[in-house]
Amino acid sequence: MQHSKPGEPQILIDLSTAIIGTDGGTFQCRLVEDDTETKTGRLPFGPFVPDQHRTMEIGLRQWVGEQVGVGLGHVEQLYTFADRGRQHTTPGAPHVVSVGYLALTNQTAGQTRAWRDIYNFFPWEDWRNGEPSMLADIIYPALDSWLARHAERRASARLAFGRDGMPWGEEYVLERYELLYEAGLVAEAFADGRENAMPTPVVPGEALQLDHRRILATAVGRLRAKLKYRPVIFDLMPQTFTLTQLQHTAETVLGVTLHKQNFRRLVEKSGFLEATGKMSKARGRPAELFKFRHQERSERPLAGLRVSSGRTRSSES
Amino acid sequence: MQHSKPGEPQILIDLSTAIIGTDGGTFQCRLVEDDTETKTGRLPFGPFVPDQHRTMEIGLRQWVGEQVGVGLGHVEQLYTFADRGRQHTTPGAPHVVSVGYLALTNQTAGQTRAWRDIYNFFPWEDWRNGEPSMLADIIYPALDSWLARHAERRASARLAFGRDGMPWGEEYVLERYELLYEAGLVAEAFADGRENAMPTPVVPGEALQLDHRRILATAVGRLRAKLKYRPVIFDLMPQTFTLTQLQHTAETVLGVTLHKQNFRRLVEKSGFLEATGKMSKARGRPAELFKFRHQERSERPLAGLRVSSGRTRSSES
DNA sequence: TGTAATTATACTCAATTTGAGTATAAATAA
DNA sequence: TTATTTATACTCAAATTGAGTATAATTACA
Repeated sequence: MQHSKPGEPQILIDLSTAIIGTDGGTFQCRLVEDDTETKTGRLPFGPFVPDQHRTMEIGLRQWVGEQVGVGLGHVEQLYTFADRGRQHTTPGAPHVVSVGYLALTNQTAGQTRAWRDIYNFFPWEDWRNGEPSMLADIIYPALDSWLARHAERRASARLAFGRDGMPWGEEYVLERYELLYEAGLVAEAFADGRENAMPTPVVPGEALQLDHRRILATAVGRLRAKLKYRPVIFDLMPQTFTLTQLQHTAETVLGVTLHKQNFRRLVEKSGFLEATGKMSKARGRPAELFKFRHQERSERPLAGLRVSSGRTRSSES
Repeated sequence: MQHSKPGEPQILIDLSTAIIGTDGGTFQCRLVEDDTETKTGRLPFGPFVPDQHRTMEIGLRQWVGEQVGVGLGHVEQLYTFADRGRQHTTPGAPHVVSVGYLALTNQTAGQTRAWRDIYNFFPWEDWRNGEPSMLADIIYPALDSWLARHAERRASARLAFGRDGMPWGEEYVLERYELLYEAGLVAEAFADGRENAMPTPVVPGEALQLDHRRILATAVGRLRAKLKYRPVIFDLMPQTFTLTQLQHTAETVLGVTLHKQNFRRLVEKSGFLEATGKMSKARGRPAELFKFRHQERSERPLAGLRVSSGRTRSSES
């Protein structure tokens, strides 16, 4: 029960937040301007100062409000990352532990330097136009060559990447990224000094500083999983929206296309929506505008969107 | 981005672990001997010393192996608790943040002082003999009287406790405990000095030190949820077991009874089991002994036990 | 020795949910 | 006016789920 003695390095806690939104079919994450000489971006983070904030979430909401200036909907603690070698590693300096958070917002600002498309960092995760060709062309060959020397990871790889007849599970975002890291195929593996890492990353996809791409992968995986059993998608939507807009948001997050008629059936049955009577004006037939029933949020059993993926090919019905 | 200045109180990290097992229909958690003058128990915990352990899980496995001496199966980080007022609160002393872990074992040692029945701490969670009468007799009246003054929490209470026609969701263990805490109905609320707390706890159930009952509630909720989509139940089972033993373990964890024939169908279809050919000798017809296919663990899509609850009443078919 | 009690296992069946359509309606663009 | 686009309603078979009935293989005990 003895704690670290006075001589030992101090522990500091960073709250690193993946602030996620969507904007017309793009899946966005708020990054902060990079002030160092490196080219990679990073997630916004701030220190947890116990004397100032009663809880970590209060602290996080406060400095996000001040520094980033977006209103947050759902906020959720993801995981506490403390692996040596994947954090700040200045020798003798305090050890920094980062507590990762996921925060959702319906306020994004397009493709500026601040808001970046999440699929830039994980291009293999976007299956909306079918299976990304880089999987067969680049990732699988490289991964297989590593797996040949690491047979004990084969089963994990089959589950994560849905190979040998297994289905692709949208929610295994972290598991996939971690395998690519382990196999030395992403830039962070080299940056962390892993012996098997390639100096030039094998797999396409932009890197982030420290372990922020890992935190973002955790956030995306958690969001994709949660979408299926809790009504968190509405924290990404504007006040009113059409069913098609709702579906596009779900597709953007999940990275797959969905069957339109069945999505509609599911979402109407859920009881979360209330028709406003107003209509959207767009290209084809006008669509009814709906809004989210806030009172229903905690009242419903669980039932989020147990979305079922439609055709893999992007043909419209 | 500035961290806590040298003058500020230091942060220490404790790894608090809910080590959970089952033993013939009882749902057990490993507690440590209480050496203080208070009567309440506590979870085993140890400090995270970054210089000694590359990851928190490595640290945890090491000191659990040394101090507690049980072999651990599945280990999973739960949540990082840092709320002021629910942790160690000696003024001026370092602020202690606890990272809660869930660990499963198939080695328990009966109802000793070390292994305690989890339903001692959450008696309202055990529905295996129908709805516990304390819900209608004690908990609901007390909760309703608090909800009358806190209308904003009504919807959460309906979801957590499955009232007004909502179903009882086994996995909302933490949500239920937190509501009872907020309402001042459990001993920890008084110990933490909440203004509305009753000096004598209103709701039955043994307390734990600090926020350890909260961590245990998180562990049980997570385990109950995970049972439904990942094959973690096998980490609670001995090498070989009958389908009835497996079902009893599931019922013990979930706190509900299940439909025997359907449980069998589900579990056989899952492909996780392998018949050993051997038979168990017990009271009635001998049952076949099965073992878990370890190779299947990561190969299967997800499919754990999507158990469906049977009759609420405890009549056998 | 045989009959009840106990436990295990096999099979049935209707209701519901899911996956994948077809059909039709209401707008705009040319 | 006709094609194109988008929205919405409805259908239908396959699969899954909830809740049984039927039967088999033991032990307990009268």
